[in-house]
Amino acid sequence: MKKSANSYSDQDLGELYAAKMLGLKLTKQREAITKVFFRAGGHRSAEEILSQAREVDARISLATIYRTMKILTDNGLAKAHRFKDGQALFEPNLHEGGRHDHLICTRCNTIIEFFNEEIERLQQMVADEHKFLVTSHRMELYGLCTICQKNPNTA
Amino acid sequence: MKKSANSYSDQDLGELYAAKMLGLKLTKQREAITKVFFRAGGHRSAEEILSQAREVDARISLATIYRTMKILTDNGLAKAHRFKDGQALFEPNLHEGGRHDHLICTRCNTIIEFFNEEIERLQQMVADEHKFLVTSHRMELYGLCTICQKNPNTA
DNA sequence: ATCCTTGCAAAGCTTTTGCAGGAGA
DNA sequence: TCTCCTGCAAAAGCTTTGCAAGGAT
Repeated sequence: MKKSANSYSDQDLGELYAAKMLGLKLTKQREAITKVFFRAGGHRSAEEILSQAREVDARISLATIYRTMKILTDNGLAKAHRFKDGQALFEPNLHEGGRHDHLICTRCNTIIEFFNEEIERLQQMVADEHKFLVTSHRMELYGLCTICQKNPNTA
Repeated sequence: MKKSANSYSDQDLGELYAAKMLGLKLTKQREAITKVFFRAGGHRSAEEILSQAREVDARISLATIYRTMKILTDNGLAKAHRFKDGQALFEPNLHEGGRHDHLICTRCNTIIEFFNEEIERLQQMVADEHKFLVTSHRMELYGLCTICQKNPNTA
């Protein structure tokens, strides 16, 4: 069964921020960060993760966010994206082996995830034509989400 | 007929760095920048464009590269990409209405362009499913190019 | 007790900007 | 001449890192 990126069971969470810290020490900070990061699901910047994590534990610095996110991405539990701007956005990477793509609203910055088997197949075909060995990919469609198409003026 | 990103006719070039500067002044710097930028084709960072442009005219600063590239991208003549790293890479945007995607070798950083009508169609379909209005997209396949698959050790 | 982590602040990178001098139309 | 551009250098984001203090096992 496929599930959206917006919820994980407590079991998943426990597995993550308790057991899976890969031999590393489980500190309050890491617990707070992984908790808010995996619970909320979406794509967030380091600053956003920081402010959310501080609601759980006020004693957290930006540096620790970056250090923790690096651990998570290095171990395949998170992915860092650079969309249009310089800023990196992080997203959990637990489902579908991380194979999914994005619809990005350029007005409200909403990010919708999708997965399309047929596109994946064609990507592989294109790669084959160029005798290219694909290890990962990214695909982003930019435009306006339903809401922003209806509302003329929204930041 | 489709042509690779690596060559443009002198006519194209003339049109570009002579006439197409859109009412802006044609300075030595802009001429040098557009010349090397459109002639070489590929994807290059601001620093790379700078050093190439300096071979044409030594009196060019990085700031001018950024300012010129901004003009080009704002007018649809170039595209800025943020691939994996923080650094932006610029590429000419003259053919196919800019609709093309990338195969990126993670070992030698070669970037191959491709275009696939069927994938475009499926992208549109996915967007429609989400009632999303697409204005642009990007798609990148990462992996190893033919050469790097054969050569075990290449920077 | 030992080693890993953290916060702070400073440093690093890439990109942007203010300003006064200089070049193009 | 009158703007528009440029170089320089400083500033501005975002991210990383050195270091000494603090916390986890």
